Amino acid sequence: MATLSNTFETFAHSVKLAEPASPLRQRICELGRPAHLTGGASLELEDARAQLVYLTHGSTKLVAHASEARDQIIAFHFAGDTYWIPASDNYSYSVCALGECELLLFPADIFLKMAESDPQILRGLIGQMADALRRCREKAVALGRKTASERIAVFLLGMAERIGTAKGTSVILDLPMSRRDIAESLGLTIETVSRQFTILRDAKTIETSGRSLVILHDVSQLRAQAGYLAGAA
Amino acid sequence: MATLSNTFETFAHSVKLAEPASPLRQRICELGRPAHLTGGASLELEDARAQLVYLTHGSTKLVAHASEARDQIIAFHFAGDTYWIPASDNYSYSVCALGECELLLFPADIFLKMAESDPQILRGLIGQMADALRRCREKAVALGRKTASERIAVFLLGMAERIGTAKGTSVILDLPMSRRDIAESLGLTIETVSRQFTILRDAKTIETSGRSLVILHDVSQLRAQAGYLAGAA
DNA sequence: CGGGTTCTTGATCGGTATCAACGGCCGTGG
DNA sequence: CCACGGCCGTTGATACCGATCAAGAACCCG
Repeated sequence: MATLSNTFETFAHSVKLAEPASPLRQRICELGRPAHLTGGASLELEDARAQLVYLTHGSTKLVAHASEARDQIIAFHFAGDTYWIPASDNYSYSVCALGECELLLFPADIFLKMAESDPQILRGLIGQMADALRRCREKAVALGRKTASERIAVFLLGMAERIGTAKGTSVILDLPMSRRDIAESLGLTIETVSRQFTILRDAKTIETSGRSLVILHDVSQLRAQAGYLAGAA
Repeated sequence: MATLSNTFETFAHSVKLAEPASPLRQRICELGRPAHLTGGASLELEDARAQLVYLTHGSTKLVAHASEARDQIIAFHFAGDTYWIPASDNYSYSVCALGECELLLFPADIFLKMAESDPQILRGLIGQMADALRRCREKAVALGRKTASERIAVFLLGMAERIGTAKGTSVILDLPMSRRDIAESLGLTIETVSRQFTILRDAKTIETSGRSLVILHDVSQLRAQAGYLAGAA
């Protein structure tokens, strides 16, 4: 388990904070509120302002609550990620742990104010936001223009890239999220997700074991099915 | 029409560039490639790197090209907006003018390198990216979880906020984009968009005149129909 | 006043949601 | 260790929304 000092340590490294003794680092570390979440627990946000999260350990989902019981998962995040929880606007947002989690929470406005004197930190933040924006735009394409089978392929490839481990020509995935989470992330129902998994299983493209283990046997088939541009990396 | 020096002037103001004579400003202005687009023309991007766009005049759409003829409009932009064109990843992106346009184009990496010494510019960029991210997340909710009628309401309210002019209790909209653009932005077909407009017309919620003029007569009805959180602003 | 494009309307089809029931994994308590 | 029970996942039947196909009407340009 990550110790508290460890948490600040990896965070400081991630945002390229200056040498350990700097007063800026001191102040920023004092600003961060550490939190521990057990699986399924939601982060309680005391105020409506945008928050900056550094995830030390575990994985989380960022959920937008639309009307009624219609939630949309905006993104999954994994250990080492830094990301924004937007202030609630037309929807309210929350962060929910997919397992045991350790994270650091910063009020975005104060953090930015402090970081103003350090271009390295600002540059790092811009890079992370550009990344989040790129992912969100890709998600928009998937949600707006893709069929269920394409979305599943996109999802599996995305997860493979982030938490997959290669084993020969296959990729092993230990998914921390449930079928319901996958469905809420892809704008589908759990039944449709389940059916698509069955189709992929029957085609020997993937293999599953238990609820969380997925082995991708045919990544190139998945790429073809994802509807990506032909020449894409 | 905006003159060229005007273009740089408003841009410098927008990114909070230091006093006119500063060498940084000089260098950044030299980096910017001005472009003029006529209606329907697409921006030709000479390289695959991410680009920063400052839109002086007119309005544009940012399009992601998925496989086949399935395009998804990621966002509309209007005069004064600064935004990123992502480097092509799994999709290729392009900017297309919805009418006469004036804009400035910067290679994102070089711009950031230059701006590193000016925290004000970096802060401004972070703000703009946070805004783009918020909009993109809202779009993801709409595309993932909303019906056609909800999406249309979301679209009209969003446009009202950005380019609408109040007239009594109504809002007048002069839409620069076609029905096809609206459809491609909302993940629908032009037929569905047209039908939804007809329904809103019949309900006297909106009134249309010609192809581009829309008058919102009942904004609160639209808000209800958009499926936003009850208490939202 | 044409002519082409864009928009609208109608009829039908299909993919995914919905409703319903079953099966299997996994934590809990005996 | 095994038995139980609940949740999660799978499978099937049906319904419905929006896509598709097709045609006509309106708008805007020359």
